[in-house]
Amino acid sequence: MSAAPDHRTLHNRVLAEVGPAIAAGEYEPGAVLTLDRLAQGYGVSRTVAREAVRVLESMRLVVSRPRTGVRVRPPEEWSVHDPQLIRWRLAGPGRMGQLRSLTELRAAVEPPAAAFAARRATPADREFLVELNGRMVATGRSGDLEAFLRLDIEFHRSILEMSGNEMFAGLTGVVSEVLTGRTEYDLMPRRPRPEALRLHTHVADAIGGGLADVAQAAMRAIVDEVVSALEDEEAADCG
Amino acid sequence: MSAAPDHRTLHNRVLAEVGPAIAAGEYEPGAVLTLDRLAQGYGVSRTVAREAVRVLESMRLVVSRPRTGVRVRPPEEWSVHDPQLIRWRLAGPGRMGQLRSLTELRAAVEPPAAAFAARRATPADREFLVELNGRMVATGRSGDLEAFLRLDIEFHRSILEMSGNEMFAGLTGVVSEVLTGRTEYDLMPRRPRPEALRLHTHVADAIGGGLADVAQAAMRAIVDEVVSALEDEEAADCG
DNA sequence: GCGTCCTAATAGTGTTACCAATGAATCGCC
DNA sequence: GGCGATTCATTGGTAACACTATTAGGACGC
Repeated sequence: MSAAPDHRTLHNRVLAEVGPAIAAGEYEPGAVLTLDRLAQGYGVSRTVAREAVRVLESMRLVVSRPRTGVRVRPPEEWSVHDPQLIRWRLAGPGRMGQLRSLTELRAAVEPPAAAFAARRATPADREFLVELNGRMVATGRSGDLEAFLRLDIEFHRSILEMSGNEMFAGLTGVVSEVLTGRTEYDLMPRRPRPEALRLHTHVADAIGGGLADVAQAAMRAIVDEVVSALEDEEAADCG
Repeated sequence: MSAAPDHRTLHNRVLAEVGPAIAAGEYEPGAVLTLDRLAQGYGVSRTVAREAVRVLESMRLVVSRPRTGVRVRPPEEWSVHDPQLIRWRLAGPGRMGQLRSLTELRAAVEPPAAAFAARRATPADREFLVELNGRMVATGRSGDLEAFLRLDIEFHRSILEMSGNEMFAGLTGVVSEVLTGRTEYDLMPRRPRPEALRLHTHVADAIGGGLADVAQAAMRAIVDEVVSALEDEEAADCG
């Protein structure tokens, strides 16, 4: 995973308890957490509780006002793109819904990212990607799913970074969470589908050759397959 | 604009100074800001300086370690999707680059969002969107650019929210900043182009009628036009 | 009744002082 | 010259205090 918070500090430990609780919806919007309750509840000083609240506030999970206390905001107002909040929500219930949202975001961003990468990547980047794809194909055939996951994450992360767009590059954590979550949920076949491997090769070759449209189309085929697989899964769960 | 920070509190006022400075690159990666310097520099107590640092830390702008001080991280590690950081960067130099990144992100997300909206919006939502488009066309013809901007923002925001995907909906602030920044930069024609108005009408009608593919294609035409206009502008600046 | 003003209780906000823990840099030994 | 012990600057954490904003409720007048 990426960007784990530093649990050496007390306020981060408090955050690691309160954050997931709020993200899981254990507090109704409008519920109040006073500083004193937080401090006493977690056995920490007021100062530490305040630092934790400052962070929650910057994520727009709560508002802190005199006399009123620390109020939980409705989920629509949360900073849903915050990596820490994403991790908290993935750890709780509603994980499946979060995974769906993230997958749809990924499906929207990765095809254009591949197109930009085909236009902007350096020669060394292109070479690296083609070589990485070679390793993926080999590992995919060998059936080592864990190693394949690592390579798959690196493949998609590389493309996002080569896109030359920092907003795309900033989604590497999201993609890595989605891919990891997908294997944890057993949404992956026991062995990568040959069709998927072929599409990855198309993407790598197209970026290597600077063919933006081809790269975009191949990447779109990859993510569309992922989205529809997720929809089938949800339909199966409900039916 | 959206989500303005609360300047009533002292730590937010400190943040409003330090944050933009870091975001503008006034501190090299690795530069150290000690708490005492911050506290004395802004005439606040250590506690307040610490609260500000906690927020900067949660945005991954800095790391705070004992003995070392508060170190500025390299820009690649920043949480570039944080709305507050986006605002800080838009306020400084490199604003044009930030606007380009955001526009490309917008171009990636809005077409799929329109498709989802066509599939998921409620009847009331669809009706509202068509009516909103009618007002846009009328205002566009009248030539009131400011009113048109407000409606344009509401149009795109509505679609993102109707997409039923919270990650898309969370980008409303980005879109509003981009649209506002575009008019501030005089990248907008003095009067909305008829072609653009027609495309907006196509999007509204397609979502109204549940035609996901049509909505997506029309939205893609809108954002592609925006991206290429931005590229022309950059080429003109450089040439 | 109903609205307005005043008052008091109740939070968060901000300050100060102090000690503990950390870890980078330096010193000194071999 | 290499390497371990020491030093000490800096953050981490606690406690106690005064200040201030906000709300609730009551008193008052209409």
